[in-house]
Amino acid sequence: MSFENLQLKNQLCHRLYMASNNIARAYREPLRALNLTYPQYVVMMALWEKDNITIAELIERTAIDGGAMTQILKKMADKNLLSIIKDEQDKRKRVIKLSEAGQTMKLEATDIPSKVLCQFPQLAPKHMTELMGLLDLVVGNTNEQE
Amino acid sequence: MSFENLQLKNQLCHRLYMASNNIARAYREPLRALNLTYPQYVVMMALWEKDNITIAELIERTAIDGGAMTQILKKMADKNLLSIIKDEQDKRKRVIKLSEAGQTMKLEATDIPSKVLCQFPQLAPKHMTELMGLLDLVVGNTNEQE
DNA sequence: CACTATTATTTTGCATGCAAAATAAATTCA
DNA sequence: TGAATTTATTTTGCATGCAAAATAATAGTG
Repeated sequence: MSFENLQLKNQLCHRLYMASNNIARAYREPLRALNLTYPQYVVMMALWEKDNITIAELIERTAIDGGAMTQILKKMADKNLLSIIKDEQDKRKRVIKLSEAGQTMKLEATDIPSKVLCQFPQLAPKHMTELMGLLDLVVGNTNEQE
Repeated sequence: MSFENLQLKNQLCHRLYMASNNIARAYREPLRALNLTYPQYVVMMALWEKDNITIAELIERTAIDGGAMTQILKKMADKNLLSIIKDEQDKRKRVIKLSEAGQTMKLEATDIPSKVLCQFPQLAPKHMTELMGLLDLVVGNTNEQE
């Protein structure tokens, strides 16, 4: 038996693992200026797109673990980036609202994506597009790509 | 300003993040039978390919963090999957050696990759190949793919 | 050969990811 | 309406990922 199926170089999961860590690492330096961790930055992006949303919606949009989300939001609230507001209609829910500082930070963040991509000169726009489509297949956003 | 560059759906990193977590999650169930976590399984795969290697080499091949590796190996040694042996030539180094049980486990692991892939029926072999090549670009294994 | 630099590994502290249990509040249903 | 169920969020315990400091041992240098 050759066990090729067990070779690391043939594992999609391991490629994803390395690629994901590699890109997340590339964000560390640019994000340091904003005093944000990578998941915190993801939360910010979600909120810049749509503010005043419920924690459940934030979890759905970011795919961040619920348990982790509680801690992340707490820390971000401590940094005065957002506030966690009880929903008066349904007291189980909490609504997240960006602070002034949180909204303003968007302006400082606009150049982060380009700073990160500069670290991957081998990634042409064509590759990006293909990669995004293929990753959607793995994520489950099966938009029936060819 | 439209800030499209800050939209979550346009972030390669977020796609990778979701895809990587998604696939790692798919391993949980199959790995439970072997009583292995996903990173532990990666270490096993590396050792099944090449045994009696140094911790440094194991780190290089798996891309697992050095600090984490120490803990992971300790736990695996506790489970009698491997032993951590001092290198007599260079006493800074330690060599990792699979135990009998560790070697045997390979046989039980052969069907894990297929079990995982079954959970992604939308991923055709063609997609897999393309994806692996593109991910290599992100990882830095720049084999100049077209 | 003593001193410094480098290498291999471990330890520590912090931030998740995840599963499972715990809370709290709203909803359903007999 | 009151108990059982469901939903939203938090908490807890464990396993990393990562950066930085700490150890230990080897290599390089004057």
